[in-house]
Amino acid sequence: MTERRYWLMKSEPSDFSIQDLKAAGTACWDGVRNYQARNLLRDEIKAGDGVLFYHSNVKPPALMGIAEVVCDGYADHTARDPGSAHYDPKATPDKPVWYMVDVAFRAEFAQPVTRDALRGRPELADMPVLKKGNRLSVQPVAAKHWQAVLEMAGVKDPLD
DNA sequence: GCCAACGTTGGC
DNA sequence: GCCAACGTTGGC
Repeated sequence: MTERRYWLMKSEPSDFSIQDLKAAGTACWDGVRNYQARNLLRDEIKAGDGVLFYHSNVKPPALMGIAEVVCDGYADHTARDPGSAHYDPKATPDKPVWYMVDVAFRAEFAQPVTRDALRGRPELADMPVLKKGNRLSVQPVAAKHWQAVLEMAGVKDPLD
């Protein structure tokens, strides 16, 4: 068995929030239209991996909880839906171009772990999300960072 | 709402 | 293949 890996996924809560995921139980992480993030979804992110759910474009931006990836990457069908905001005519049945995974709700932090709080921890200084100008909506999280964030949130790892 | 950062597009 | 113009992200 390969080792579990960890990821951070951003969402604007007005679009899809941790509460939405909690209510849904499981959801498609669709609509990612960036090639670097696409490559992660298609090639790297696997069922069983852990996800830190991040709310972006709100005050304060913060980690809100934990999800688990429940399937490997597959074609993002919204790319082939002309009615979708994420429609992309480049996508065909043979060449989907864009990929997504399904994620399942695992925990909501009692208190969000804000970006500022993350910044206050020297051991988290090299988390990509804290770097200026970082726009990647799906990013890797080191195991030690995962553990540190869960400690800050005061939760036991729901994936253990 | 502003704007810095950065990805994408398209003319050449 | 270069790079200017343009669009988007996302913190502030």
